[in-house]
Amino acid sequence: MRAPDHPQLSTVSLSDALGALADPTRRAVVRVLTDGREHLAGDFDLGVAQSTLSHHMKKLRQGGITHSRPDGTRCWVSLRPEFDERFPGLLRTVLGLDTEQARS
Amino acid sequence: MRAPDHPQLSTVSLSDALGALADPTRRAVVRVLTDGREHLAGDFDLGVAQSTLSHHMKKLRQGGITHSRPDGTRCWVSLRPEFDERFPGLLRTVLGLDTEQARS
DNA sequence: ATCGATGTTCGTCGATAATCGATGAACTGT
DNA sequence: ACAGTTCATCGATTATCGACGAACATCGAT
Repeated sequence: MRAPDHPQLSTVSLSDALGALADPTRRAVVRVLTDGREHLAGDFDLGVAQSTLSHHMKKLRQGGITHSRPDGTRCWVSLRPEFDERFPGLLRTVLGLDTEQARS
Repeated sequence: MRAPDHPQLSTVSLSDALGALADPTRRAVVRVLTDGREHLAGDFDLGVAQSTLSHHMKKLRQGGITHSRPDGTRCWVSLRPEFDERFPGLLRTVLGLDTEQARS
């Protein structure tokens, strides 16, 4: 697996971040990651094809939200801690609002 | 002018709201509206065609963020106060992060 | 060297987005 | 009645999105 691209946080726009968070599947990924740990990409079972999940992971990386660390044939995904320095409070606010009825 | 549609806030999803806020032109509109007053739709000069601005206004309405009140041939636009009850803190957070460099 | 597992990339599809100019609808003022 | 203003809508264009399967790359294990 080629090492994925992680943009500098300073080049990530608010539109990029909000665009990444506007999709419910991607928010579901982020919600899992808020435990602060790394998760295997393959452990997300969100009802989409593997290639689709890979696409969403790319969007999250480009939005500066997540970090992907290849490990052999697998891939560990985690939140980028610096994201909250770039956009303070955004993740907490968005995820806090992401209740059952608001989710779709 | 036909009266524009304003969705019930309970039917507006977080994805709708975030999608509306993900566009910099629309955030520029919202930023103006945070003075709490009504503004004429024609007073926004954001460098896009009139029809394009109308399109953005529609997105903001559909995201539950703004209210449009026709008045003769013109249209007064304002924030929907209930939006903050539906998504508490979202507008304040997003607009607070919308600095010059993050804007695009 | 081959195989299976895991993700990424590619090509494609239908749907939606953002933009524009042109047209239409509704109102105002003369 | 007519002309002008203001905004919405239409039609077209171009781009992007989310989805899929298929193909590809990389690695570990056999």
